[in-house]
Amino acid sequence: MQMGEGVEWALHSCLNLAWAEADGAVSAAKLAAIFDLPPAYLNKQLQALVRAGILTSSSGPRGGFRLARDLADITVMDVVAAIEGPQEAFRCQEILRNGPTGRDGVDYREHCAISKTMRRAELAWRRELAARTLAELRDEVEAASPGSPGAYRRRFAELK
Amino acid sequence: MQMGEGVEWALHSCLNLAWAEADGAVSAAKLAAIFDLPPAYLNKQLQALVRAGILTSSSGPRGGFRLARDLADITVMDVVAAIEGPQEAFRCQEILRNGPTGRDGVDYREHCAISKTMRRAELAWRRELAARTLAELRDEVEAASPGSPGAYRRRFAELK
DNA sequence: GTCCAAGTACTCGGATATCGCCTGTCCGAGTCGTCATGG
DNA sequence: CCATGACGACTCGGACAGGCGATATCCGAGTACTTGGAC
Repeated sequence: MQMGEGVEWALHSCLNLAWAEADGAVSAAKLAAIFDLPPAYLNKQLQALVRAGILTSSSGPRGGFRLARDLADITVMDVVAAIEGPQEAFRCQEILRNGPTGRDGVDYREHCAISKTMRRAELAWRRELAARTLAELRDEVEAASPGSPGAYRRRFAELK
Repeated sequence: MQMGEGVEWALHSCLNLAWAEADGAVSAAKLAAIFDLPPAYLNKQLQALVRAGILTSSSGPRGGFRLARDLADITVMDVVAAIEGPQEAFRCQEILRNGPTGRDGVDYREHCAISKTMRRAELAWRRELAARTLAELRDEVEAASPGSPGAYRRRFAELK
């Protein structure tokens, strides 16, 4: 069970977009160059964020990606769901239905003790991620390393 | 990010083994027949449980699998780790190292705010699963449907 | 009747294919800036 | 000097390959039971 690496890229890119906000849209190529990522593939991930309403995109020169809303209104869970999809990690196949106690018309996702346990754990995971906004992440980074925003903006300017 | 279906099979099989405990070892073929699962593939998953010390196995006629310890000493997390492996779902690639603020000698798994957030969430997930023993699951099932143990044992006898 | 030994059926365990998803790349449609040209 | 139109460069977006892990299967090694025969 492994999470796609696009999640990490997307989260970092969102913070970068916030720091570069005043300078207008940022292309996928520049965002990729910052961390030495494959540009076309990062583009693909950012497209998912656009579909999820987290970013907006514009084509042509001076085009690129831009935050669709304030960082305070974006949770880590939003980004994870945008990249990984909304489905749960544990998918109950309801194999109990085939067992000796199986009955039709019973929703084993709700009644199977195993399924309930897995769902509860996953809910705890989702709750942690949903409780954390990107604004909090940004503030945490800036508190630990106040020079970060400037450093990233300078690097973006170099890539101009 | 999807969990292998072997996890569900393994958990149900452990409960079945507990109910059939007095009747001796149970072969992978019988355990698979209960839920209409591919026998050879279920066997592969059970092998992982053996390697993890959750089950013991014996070959030959009257052979099969058996619980290595009491259900109260097996957590759901144990089974998940045995099937899925011990590595975390989120793997920090430390892409910050390539950025303008990157430094050698820094462990970004510990210092990156994003990595810390993901790890915290995953820890909450693991904690939920580790807090739940298979004995609790068994008791929950038996409370909701007291006929289950007998039904499974009868089915196992039929498959003799 | 009892003991023994060979044969047989059954089981796990690992080696071997197949499939789908994650990863990665490429090209086309659209857009904006630029520059030459004419008034 | 200014307006205008065509050109060109740049960007996203989706269509198109490659690789790796999950899924599924098969066969060999080992074991315990069975069965036949000898004593």
